[in-house]
Amino acid sequence: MDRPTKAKAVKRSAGRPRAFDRQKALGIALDLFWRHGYGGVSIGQLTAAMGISPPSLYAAFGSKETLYREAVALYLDRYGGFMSGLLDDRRAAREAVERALQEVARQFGHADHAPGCMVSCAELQAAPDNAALVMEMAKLRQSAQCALHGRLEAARTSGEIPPTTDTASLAAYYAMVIQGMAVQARDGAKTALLKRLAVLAMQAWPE
Amino acid sequence: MDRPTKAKAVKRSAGRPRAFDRQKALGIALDLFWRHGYGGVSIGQLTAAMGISPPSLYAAFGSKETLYREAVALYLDRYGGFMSGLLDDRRAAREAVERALQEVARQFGHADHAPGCMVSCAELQAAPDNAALVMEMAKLRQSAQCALHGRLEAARTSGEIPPTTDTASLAAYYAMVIQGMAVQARDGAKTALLKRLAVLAMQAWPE
DNA sequence: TCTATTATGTAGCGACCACTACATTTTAGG
DNA sequence: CCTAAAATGTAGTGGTCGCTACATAATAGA
Repeated sequence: MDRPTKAKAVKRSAGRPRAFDRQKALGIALDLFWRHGYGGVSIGQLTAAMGISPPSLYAAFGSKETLYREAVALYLDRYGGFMSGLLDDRRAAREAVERALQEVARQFGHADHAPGCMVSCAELQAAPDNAALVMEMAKLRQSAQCALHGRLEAARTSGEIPPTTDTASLAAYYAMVIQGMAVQARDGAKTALLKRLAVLAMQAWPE
Repeated sequence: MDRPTKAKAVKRSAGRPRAFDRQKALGIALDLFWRHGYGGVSIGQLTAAMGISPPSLYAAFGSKETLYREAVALYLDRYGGFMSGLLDDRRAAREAVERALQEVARQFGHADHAPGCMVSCAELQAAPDNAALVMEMAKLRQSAQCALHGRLEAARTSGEIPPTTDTASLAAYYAMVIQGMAVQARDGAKTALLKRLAVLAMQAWPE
């Protein structure tokens, strides 16, 4: 990590240079994994879509599993912005959640990429061999919900929402909403409908 | 279908009798498909769990795909009862939905079977080869949502809910809630929490 | 130019996939 | 008993899976 292995395109280490765009290939993997899941995409489909051969893929990404993890990281980086909006403490909690759900609706229904949420629908059902990945993705969802819980708890102690509010259930509720919206989007729901769902979901807000 | 091939256990057609309990084997397939999805379960795992050999499985169920379809049908028969409760027109719509969501919470968190909902999480991400099954499961979810829409529309015309209510969005909302609850249950949410989510979800009810 | 390093293309590894050919066994009906 | 019918166990089928051995090609630094 600290060695200048491939930090910049300018500074290149010895050896034959890569003949393909690693980031673009990763983006292709992201799209395939998003649509079809880990087990639903084969190395053959990946290499075909990337226009490279298996050895090139393995030299660049290590294994199918590490490629998947890297694709998830790219997803969070590219499309996971609504989570930071959800937690934004420069806004009132209610406004932050309301805006985040609207952003989720926009995001999940966007036509430029796969519908829904890669993480919400990730490995909900998977082969027993992929138990490690299954657990990782579940933990990813759990940690997001946990962060929201923290934000809501802060809102409770600051008096933004009633002191009797069950913030754990409320966090689970909005996690559920986002996960449900992801399924709806996967099944073809457009942004307009998703936004209406977001509005309805906000009626559960305390007070 | 109309020939008495295997209608009753009493009336048995010629040939060597089956050496295993077909319904029990189907129940095992249901459990495996529920937990791991269609692509996540292999014929080898199925035959091992059933205690039979591949030819017996194929003689009894035809193919992996038809076995999956039959397992889904069994799921709907055994565990899909909350849908009829959701549509029950002998009750007020609000009460029907409220009770159905409580039943969903009980069902999804029950320890005697896989957590969550087999249909809600079915084939959300799957291999391109299984596109037919993917579409079938999506249609199954869609038809359930459509039935709920019909029930809500009836409630609107009967004056049970305001005439300005957007029943399509409301149906999508409760479908989203159930699908989100399925993900929450899959990730370990217990019935107690799921019931609190159901209560929160009811706050979106019109008027 | 020489060496070290890295990526590439070709070809194929063993393991598993869904599925089946085939002979045998067990039943029902005659 | 016989024949027809259906299920069984054994032992595979061709195909695809994730992954790799190996020789070659292309670069950096000396």
